[in-house]
Amino acid sequence: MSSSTATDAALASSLRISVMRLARRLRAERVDTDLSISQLAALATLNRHGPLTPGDLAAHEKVQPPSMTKLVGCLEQRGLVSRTPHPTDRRQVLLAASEQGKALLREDRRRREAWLSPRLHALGEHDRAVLRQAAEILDRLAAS
Amino acid sequence: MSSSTATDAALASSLRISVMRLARRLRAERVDTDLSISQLAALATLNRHGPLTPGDLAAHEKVQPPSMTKLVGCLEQRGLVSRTPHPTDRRQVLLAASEQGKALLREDRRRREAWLSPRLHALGEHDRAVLRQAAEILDRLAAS
DNA sequence: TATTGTTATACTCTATAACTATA
DNA sequence: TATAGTTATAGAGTATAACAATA
Repeated sequence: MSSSTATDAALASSLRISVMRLARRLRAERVDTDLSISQLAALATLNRHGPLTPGDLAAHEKVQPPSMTKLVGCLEQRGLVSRTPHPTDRRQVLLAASEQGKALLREDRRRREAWLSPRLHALGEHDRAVLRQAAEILDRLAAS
Repeated sequence: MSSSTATDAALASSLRISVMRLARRLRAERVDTDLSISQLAALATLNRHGPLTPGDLAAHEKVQPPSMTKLVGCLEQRGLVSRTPHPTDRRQVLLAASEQGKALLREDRRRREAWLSPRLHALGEHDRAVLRQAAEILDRLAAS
């Protein structure tokens, strides 16, 4: 028997609050890399999923195409993203993270996780194990 | 022996990404209550922590005092927050969630969790148990 | 005619700086 | 003189609507 709907609601409540709270804290802790969260997220998506059209990237990042145009413009201007013509459709373009973009991503991750890592290290091993599993589950939730 | 720093870093990476991703998703899924995330968060804080001065509320919500002034102005205009003079210092004021504010908070939570609850219900009991523990741990992290 | 991407424009949220009232 | 709160103003970030190029 699975848990009751009431229990799901209670979990939904506490989980939502905790996730939003930690997200805000992480956002606040990000160091000065003069890239926004969204720019870094888009760059990371390009790094992970390979070349994408602006439209696909916008869909993946859940923003509107004009927002992605502006966002990608900043990334391109900094040499973090490359732009190549689509092989068969001249309306489209393919965006990809440049080597510089990938390097920045690594460095930025390292710096942004400087807040989180020591706090995880201070937890007990049991709590860390829970979070390792939770990270994967949260990802599935976000993707669903 | 606790885990290595390298393992903490890997967990920090995946956890940060998952949390930020789910937070964005939850934000995107919120229904039309014409209150912003920050307004709801401030209202929830007043509801939870009782009467607070604008300054204390701003500190708690990690925003600057002028931002809180504007934010609270909206809440007050809608009758969601009450404002009473500070008993001993006439410069200060005390903010509190009104009954209407508390009711809206309940209703808003219910509606915003309508996205999350069924997805939690679709998970296995093991995953839910992990998330119950994780929610508490994430809260501790955010508060640290 | 439909689709991809961009430009033009406006709105929301938050910040810093300057100001008012009180301590 | 310092502090609490507000007002004035500006800067990100994202959205919708209108447009250009291509399918």
